[in-house]
Amino acid sequence: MSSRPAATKARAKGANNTPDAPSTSTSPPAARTRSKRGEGRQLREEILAAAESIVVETGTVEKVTTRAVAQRVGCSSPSIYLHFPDRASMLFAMCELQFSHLGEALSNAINGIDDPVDRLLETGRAYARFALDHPQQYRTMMMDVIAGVSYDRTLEEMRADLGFDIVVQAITDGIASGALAPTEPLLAAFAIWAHVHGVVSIFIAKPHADWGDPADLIDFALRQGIDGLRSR
Amino acid sequence: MSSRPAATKARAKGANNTPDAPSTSTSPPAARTRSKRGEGRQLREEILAAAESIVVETGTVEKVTTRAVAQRVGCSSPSIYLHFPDRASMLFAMCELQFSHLGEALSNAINGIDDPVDRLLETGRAYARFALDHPQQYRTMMMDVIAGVSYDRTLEEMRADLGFDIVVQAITDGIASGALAPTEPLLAAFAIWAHVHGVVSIFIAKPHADWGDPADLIDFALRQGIDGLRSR
DNA sequence: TCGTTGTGTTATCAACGATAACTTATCGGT
DNA sequence: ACCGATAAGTTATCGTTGATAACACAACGA
Repeated sequence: MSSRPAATKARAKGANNTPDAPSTSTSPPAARTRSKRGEGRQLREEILAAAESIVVETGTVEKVTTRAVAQRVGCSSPSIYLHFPDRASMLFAMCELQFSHLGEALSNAINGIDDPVDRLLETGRAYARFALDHPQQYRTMMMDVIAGVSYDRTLEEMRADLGFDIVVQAITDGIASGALAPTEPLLAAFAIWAHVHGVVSIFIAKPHADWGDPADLIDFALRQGIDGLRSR
Repeated sequence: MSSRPAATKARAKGANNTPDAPSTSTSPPAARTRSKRGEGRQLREEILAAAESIVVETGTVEKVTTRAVAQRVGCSSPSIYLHFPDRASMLFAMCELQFSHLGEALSNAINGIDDPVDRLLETGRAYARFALDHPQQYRTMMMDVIAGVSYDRTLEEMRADLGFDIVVQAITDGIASGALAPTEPLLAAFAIWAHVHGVVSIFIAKPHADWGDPADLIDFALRQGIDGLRSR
């Protein structure tokens, strides 16, 4: 005899058949009141917030299941498909949000800094701070593969979202002022970005390798990178 | 009525109930002859080879399911558990193998190179070549999260496997010869490693961002990094 | 008043990781 | 030549997952 819910019709209105029910009974069902007409987008945002909180708490995107998100939000799991075509799209939407947060953090970081080299340094520090303060979000944005694809972006999108042009401009200014040796600014910007990304992604992906204080490593790497661009 | 296989006993010896059978009928069952006594480890290697080939072909570790591996090897999926406690351990064993391959590639790369700075450059190039020639393996080793954890390694293990000491030695030699400015060699080695890792991991994780020829980027980054360590 | 549409829900599926229980081949000892 | 032990597997089955089809209901406009 199958222990399954009896299938076809043996289910009247109020029966306590909760098919997707929280199996582990952790945390209450978190009831949600249905959105009014025209406010369906509300659920979308709640889903993204729940997804992010689950990645942060569990430390892995694998645990962000449609059921876990639905339970936290207080809706049924198929409701997620009203707003996202599949689980990957949901997570990629979360990544998009994170990219815009990172962009804001970077443009805030250089407010009022005139010296191009200082601007370079501060942008790099702010980038690293974001990554290390939001390691799971950063990992999802930059490293994870979801349903066979990573959250891919074109060069143009990167330049727009990542405040990449801030770095390019700082390098261009540095070359103009004579502090930096002439090079292709976009290339140099990529190299500096890759350097910071490399450091933080190692810290995030290999937490057991004890390299010391991340901030020191970041500063060392940034100074080394900038020195490598200097006029001599 | 459940459409499930009827459960308890309605199954005689030769019935064509193939529970784990290849659902999509892609590729034949790939029969395998049982190992002789004492040669059980053979299957372990076949499993690892199959796992690697699936990552490479599908481009994602998610597709390396126990069933897919078993089908390719020609055994049943529970047989995998004779050699690995779980799926993550299987994939981590694959990572371990890759780390040793990378280590070999690096020590081969510097054969007969005397100049420390050239050694630094060639090690970096060899590292990048390995990563870009085996992007899926590199991704699995360095970026992916499997069952909630990444393939984590201690600093000591890294130094041993990654040929990290090659880099440290090259920097120490460079400082001694006066080519490089005095710094902490381990710190500088980390920074250079992180730089190369940053470049290749961006290329692997964001393939749609067209940055141009990877080799050029790598060379630019390496030269910039090394210049940043030079005496001035 | 009623039907259309937005906002959901319940029931169900095939594929997945994992385990329990069973089978079969090889070996050393007699 | 036989046998019992054990290495090397297999079959059946479970609970969970992503996804879909079919249904439910409330709010708005004609």
